[in-house]
Amino acid sequence: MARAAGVAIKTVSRALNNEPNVRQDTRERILETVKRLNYHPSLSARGLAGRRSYLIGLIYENPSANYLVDVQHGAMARCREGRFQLLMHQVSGRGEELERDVIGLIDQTGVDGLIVTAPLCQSNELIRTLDRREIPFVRMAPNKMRHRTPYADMDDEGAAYEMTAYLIGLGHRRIGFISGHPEHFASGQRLNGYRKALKAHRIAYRASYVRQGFFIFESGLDAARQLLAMPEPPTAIFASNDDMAAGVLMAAHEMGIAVPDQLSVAGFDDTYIARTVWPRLTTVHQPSYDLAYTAADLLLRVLSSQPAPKPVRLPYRLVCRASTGLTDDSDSHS
Amino acid sequence: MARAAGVAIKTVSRALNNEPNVRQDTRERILETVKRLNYHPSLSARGLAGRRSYLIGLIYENPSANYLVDVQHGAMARCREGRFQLLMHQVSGRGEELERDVIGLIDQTGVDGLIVTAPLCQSNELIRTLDRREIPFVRMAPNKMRHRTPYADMDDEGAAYEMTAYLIGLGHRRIGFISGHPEHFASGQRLNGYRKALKAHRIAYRASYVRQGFFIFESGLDAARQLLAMPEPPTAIFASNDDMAAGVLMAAHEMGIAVPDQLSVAGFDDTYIARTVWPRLTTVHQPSYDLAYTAADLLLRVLSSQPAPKPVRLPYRLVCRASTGLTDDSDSHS
DNA sequence: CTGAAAGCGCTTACAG
DNA sequence: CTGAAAGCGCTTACAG
Repeated sequence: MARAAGVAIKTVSRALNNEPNVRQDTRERILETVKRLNYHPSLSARGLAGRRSYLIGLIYENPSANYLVDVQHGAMARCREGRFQLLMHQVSGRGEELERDVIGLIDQTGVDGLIVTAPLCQSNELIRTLDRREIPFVRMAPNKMRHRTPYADMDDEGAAYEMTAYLIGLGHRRIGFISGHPEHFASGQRLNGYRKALKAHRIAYRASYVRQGFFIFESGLDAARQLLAMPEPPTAIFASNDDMAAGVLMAAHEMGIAVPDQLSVAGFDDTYIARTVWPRLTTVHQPSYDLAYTAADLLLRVLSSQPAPKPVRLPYRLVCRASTGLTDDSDSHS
Repeated sequence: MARAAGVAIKTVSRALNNEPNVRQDTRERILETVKRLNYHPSLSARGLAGRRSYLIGLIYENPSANYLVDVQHGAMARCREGRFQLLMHQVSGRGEELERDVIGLIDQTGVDGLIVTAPLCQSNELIRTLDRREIPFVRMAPNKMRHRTPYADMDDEGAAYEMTAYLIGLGHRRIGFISGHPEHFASGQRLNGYRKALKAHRIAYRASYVRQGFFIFESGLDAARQLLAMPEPPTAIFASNDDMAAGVLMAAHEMGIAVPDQLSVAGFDDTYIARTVWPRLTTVHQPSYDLAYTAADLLLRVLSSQPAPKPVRLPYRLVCRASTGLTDDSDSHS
């Protein structure tokens, strides 16, 4: 290749990597030859010699499929623009096993950086391990952790506040809440939003109306069965994600409770499932694709050693569909 | 690393690559040291020296998220076992644009092989392009195309036959069918199964009971609305995948038609959505995870230049849930 | 602005 | 069964 263009191999390298110190006509001659010979530099050789792999890893644990695919495609889109490849990596285990898994990914593939999704980005041990390795990373999630690395997130508390206020506006006073997986920081944020909205509207918080969920369908189903079997059941249930809200709908159907006439149901995320259940879910639109795109963008900027990018907060929005409605419950205004 | 185990670097290489000519105790000592030091050979170095990238690409077009994630994790599992990394790659465009996209992936990343999912594996142009490049690949899908490369598939026709026969066994005689995307070979297979089952049970085929769908929710919803608005509507609808079956349920709910009392609904795939809609879907379990695992396994065997592996057909099974039931329709036995 | 040398961390091909 | 040497195709660090 270098011979064909009549230059040293090093000059080809410079031209392809957009480095300075190549005469314009030399550069053009090289790029033309590259095109003519359909030359593609070897990733392996570049990786070995340059200690760069042009690979970005996205590590995740066990998110719902619909959410995962949105995230995957968002990050993929940004990586392609930057001529990087995205390596999806599902981690297994916890604690030391998790760390070995991630270290293994880093050592084996030589990824240039990592996108760390929730709840992994809430693990102090993992973050410390990454720091020790000095591997660049960004976090994709709401964060309790102060850390120099940038992240992309949204205002979970504000969104939950708004959704709760929306239900209150429909006349609901007995509002059940199904929380998310306790290891996710967002779970606490969403619960906070719910509580603050109740307080702002002078509705007493009842612990029995709040049930622990785990972001999976079955946990929403179980929690809803319990809530709806209470002597004074809620007239609305706000689940911390759509999968659990679908579980709430299932429980209502099983028990012959009409939605939204007898029970309003709201979710969170606005994933595909929200549009495929009946009735369609009122939910909070979380910009998962854009959050992932943004996270990848932040990472690419870190890698190009531009000035450290700031965290980015993306807007959410309420999506009102058919699963929520006015309540005519006589007690609801007590 | 080699020093720590007291052997030559070459011996470590042999042990890790499961090559012969290593004494059992030497091998054990090495593997133990590897574990202790958390050693991971560099992909780049292995790739450069061995002219391999240890990267497998999985190309897909636009499958439903739940299906995609099953496939992704199945292929990922096998790749990890073989110390390969899986590169997910969503292709865009068709025709020449598609080919450029795939060639770009091959040249840029140097993937050692490709897993080609439906309907991409039905494109003659794409297959020819891959052949010209001499890149090893396997197909994951039912196949109309004769080709020397191996594939993993299931008996779509047989499965659709069984499901249709099951509905007939419940007393249904007016059975609607929503076909899949016409570019998928499986779509034709499933329709064939439906038609053959009708024939075997001496039920006349009615073209008006068969509607074109595209494997997406909305197409199932539209098709069902039309079917259910017919003067003599079907008492059962068999959709060619779960997403469309969920659309059928939505249509029934909208029209106040009780499932399964007034209408039985069956899907295909047994993805996550089948268990989250109400009532839960009767469907055909497609072993997506195992199909992908198997496809990756076939590819790895091709790459290790063992004798060319044969295609593998995996078993399906009917999963009977709450969306189907006996019909008491008076006309149904006519 | 361009090039010759060294070396990244493995595997291949060969020798013992 | 094990090892010493060569080299994969680039980039880094240096020299001109």
